[in-house]
Amino acid sequence: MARKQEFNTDEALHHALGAFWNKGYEATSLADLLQATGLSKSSLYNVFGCKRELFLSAFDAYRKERGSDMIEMLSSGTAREGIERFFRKIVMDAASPDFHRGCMSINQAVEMAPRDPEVRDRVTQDFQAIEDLLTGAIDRAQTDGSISSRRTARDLAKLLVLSFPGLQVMTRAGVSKNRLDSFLDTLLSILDQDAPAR
Amino acid sequence: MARKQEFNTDEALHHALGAFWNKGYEATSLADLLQATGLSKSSLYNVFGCKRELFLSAFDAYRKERGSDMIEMLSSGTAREGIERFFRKIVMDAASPDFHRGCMSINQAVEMAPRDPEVRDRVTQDFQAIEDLLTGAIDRAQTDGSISSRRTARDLAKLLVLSFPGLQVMTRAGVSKNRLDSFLDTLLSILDQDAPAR
DNA sequence: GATTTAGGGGACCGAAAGGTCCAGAAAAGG
DNA sequence: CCTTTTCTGGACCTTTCGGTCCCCTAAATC
Repeated sequence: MARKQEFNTDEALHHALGAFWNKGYEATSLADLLQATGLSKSSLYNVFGCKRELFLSAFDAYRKERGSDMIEMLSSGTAREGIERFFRKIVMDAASPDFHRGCMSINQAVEMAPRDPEVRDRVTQDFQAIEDLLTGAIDRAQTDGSISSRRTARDLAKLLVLSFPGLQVMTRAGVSKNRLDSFLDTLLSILDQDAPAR
Repeated sequence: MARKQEFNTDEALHHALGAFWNKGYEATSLADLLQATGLSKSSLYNVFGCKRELFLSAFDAYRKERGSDMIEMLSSGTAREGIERFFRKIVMDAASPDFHRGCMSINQAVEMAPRDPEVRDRVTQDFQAIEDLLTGAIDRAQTDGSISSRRTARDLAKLLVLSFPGLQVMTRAGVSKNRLDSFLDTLLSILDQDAPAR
């Protein structure tokens, strides 16, 4: 009886996500979303509801995937390797000459969180999740011996969490990969030893 | 002959600055700016030009003042005291229950920098200025002995610069002052010794 | 192939966006 | 007190915003 949907809902959602990730919420117009998804206005509204609902769906998809990615990246090899892998990945974004996206959660912490409780809650959860995952990884390192610093896992995690937005924001602002690598090298050195010989 | 301007241009600029700082560029409408400044539309356009020009003027005023503030805060007492004073001030913003503003340069690194070269240049300069000022302060500490870490001044400065956006973004996202203080305590501890006994 | 049902393109809408402009009012100088 | 100048308020304009709705079309079943 019924006709089948011609487009892939999930794909469309991810195209919309790309637009919101690049330009933020306010600066992304419906026209942008239609172009990004390739949908007609009625299809978009039928499937995703209003702009704000679409945004929240896209944001949640982003958060879910990034959470999984982070767990995966942290989990293979030694804890130290996992942590380095996680942070190196962030900086790789800066190497692409075109648009710099940074981390959408950080971007939204700046744009929407101050005036939108639903976004604020998500962002707060994300900060907490990052801290917990990093703490877990560093805890694991105390077993595998890959981190030689004598600081507590919680303290090291705090330093990493505190630096995470810095790397993401600099990436978004277009700081060169070289400079970011240098920041990251310094950051990671706090895991290895407490008084680096440089 | 001529009639005198009834309002104080600088005051009006700062009221506009407040609006842009709170809501960002896109989300601040002309109506918001008129309400914030108390000016009529024609006065605002006569004195400040279009929205974008007004924004850049306000942003530059912000940057200039924050630069002076930072120099002043870093300069009195020991270098270590100056650095702590500078960072404690950031976290104080989080104590106010109403709107959280964060650092406008960081906010703009997220919002405008990716698509606006003029904003990007300013933001890049600000990152560099913060790094240079902090490096200078830590250099000074090597003379006054207030920082006991054996890391290089440049490395310590990098860790502080990298953490600066984190504190600002968390402030803007509404993270509690307690949590921010705890992050800051950990951050400042890297200045004091390389293996804190905790 | 007819019927049924939902998808899709786009016309249409009111509101609000940023921006222009003009007429009137008010102050400073002569 | 009159003239000149410019500041001020608000009417007005165009465009774009997010959002609704309808009609035609196309597919799946019988």
